[in-house]
Amino acid sequence: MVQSCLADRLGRYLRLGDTERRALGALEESERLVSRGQVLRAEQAPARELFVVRRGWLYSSMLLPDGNRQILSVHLPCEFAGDTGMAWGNAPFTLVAATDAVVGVIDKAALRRLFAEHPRLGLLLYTLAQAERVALADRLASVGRTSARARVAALICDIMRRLRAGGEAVEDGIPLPLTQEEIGDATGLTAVHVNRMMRQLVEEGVIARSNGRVRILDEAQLAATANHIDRFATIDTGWLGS
Amino acid sequence: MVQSCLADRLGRYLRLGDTERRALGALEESERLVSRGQVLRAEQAPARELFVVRRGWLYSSMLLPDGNRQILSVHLPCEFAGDTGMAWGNAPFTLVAATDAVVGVIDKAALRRLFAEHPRLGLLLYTLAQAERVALADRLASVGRTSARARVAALICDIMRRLRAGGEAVEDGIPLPLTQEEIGDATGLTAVHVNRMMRQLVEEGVIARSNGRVRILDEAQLAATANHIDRFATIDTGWLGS
DNA sequence: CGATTTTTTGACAGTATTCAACGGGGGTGG
DNA sequence: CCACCCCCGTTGAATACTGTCAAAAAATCG
Repeated sequence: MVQSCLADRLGRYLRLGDTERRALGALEESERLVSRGQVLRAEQAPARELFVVRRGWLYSSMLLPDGNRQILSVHLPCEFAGDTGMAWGNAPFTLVAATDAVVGVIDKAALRRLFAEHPRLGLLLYTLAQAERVALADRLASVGRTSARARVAALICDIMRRLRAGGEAVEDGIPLPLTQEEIGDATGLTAVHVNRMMRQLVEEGVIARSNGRVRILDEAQLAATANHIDRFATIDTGWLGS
Repeated sequence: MVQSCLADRLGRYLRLGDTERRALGALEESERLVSRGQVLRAEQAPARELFVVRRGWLYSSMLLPDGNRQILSVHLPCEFAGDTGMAWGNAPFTLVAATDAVVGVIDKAALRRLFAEHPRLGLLLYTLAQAERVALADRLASVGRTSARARVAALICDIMRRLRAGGEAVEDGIPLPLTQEEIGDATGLTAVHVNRMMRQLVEEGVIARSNGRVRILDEAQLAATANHIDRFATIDTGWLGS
């Protein structure tokens, strides 16, 4: 069996037993490759499955009637993607590959057995879904109540810390494979203004950029201008039990 | 046993058996009263429980370091409140009573038994949590990518339709017990601008107002200016099984 | 290496915020 | 029961931030 990315991530929150690990590994029934820019699943397309990112980045977005797009979240390795659509037969959001990527495919009906046989994992999934709601709420607060500069900083800070939580080395910079237009769609700004704000962050010595990578020069400063709270660092799943 | 508000709401999505109903009823161990404006639970306060709104409205909000506030969602009768905090020992958000209200209290540890004994309900809760994520994503798109007028319209439209889904008569208007400042904090606008936008919606004949109530004169128009999609109307939980 | 996409820059426009002041309604205390 | 006060809603004027439009430079892709 392929090493389960999902089990690794859940293992960060709970000490998993062998049966649990196996059950999680068995969830992903197949694998799919998508290349940068490709749509993995379009809004409104029939959707019976959810995905686990194995390699690369995806993002989910929705299109407004006036042609505007909102990027709702970026999905990094070992995270779910498309799991929000479980309550519908058709996908609420579009899933796009931000880089070349590989995803594991889970039929949502397979979750029935997981919840029945491993209630503790079910509860963990539920708890993490709630944590994702909190993360989305943080983004809402960022977009609704902070300046353009803060929003851009928040995006970078959030991604950097999630990469680090995933075990990636971030000291010599992180990849940022999003165009400024995509960053704008994520933060509720125009591409032009994203450019100005990133440039400003560079001038202030908070970050540095070179060919698609961002290096954080002053994390404290970045987090401060972003109003960023590292919520995932304080997650407590002790009450989930044995 | 008191009629369980929670069981009623879950019953909208799944035909519940008697044992299931009983199990849901047993979750809420006590009841608490809060009066308009009162804080049910403050951000960062220790939090072992979640709530079910029995009567009245609540909202959850977070405070930014600069003093700004973002209202994250409004909780109507029979909905959860504070369930997002499950992954932490301390509450991520503040819960405030928007009107005098009554809530049922659920210790989060009680969910362990529910998930173990009624996996189908666990899966339903998980699915509905995902649906809430989608609702929040819709709000993010509204705040990030639409005009002030559209955001105000979206808030009204959303609440109206959720009240209707809850079985309330909305034809002769709905209550809107939020100050314009609160509406601003929910939509990412200033109170002053909320005032102008509501006034504009009135002038255009989309809504009418009288002492704390709003009557929707042209729902199609309202939904159109709001870019509103009634996602909860199309929820499909058939795959959850027997 | 040519074509296309992305980034960068400047000038200008527009939407929403800020600041300030006034009116109304409801609740509280005398 | 009335007066007072505070909060909320309303309005106007000036400001500021972000968006729009346009064009050129730079980078990426095939």
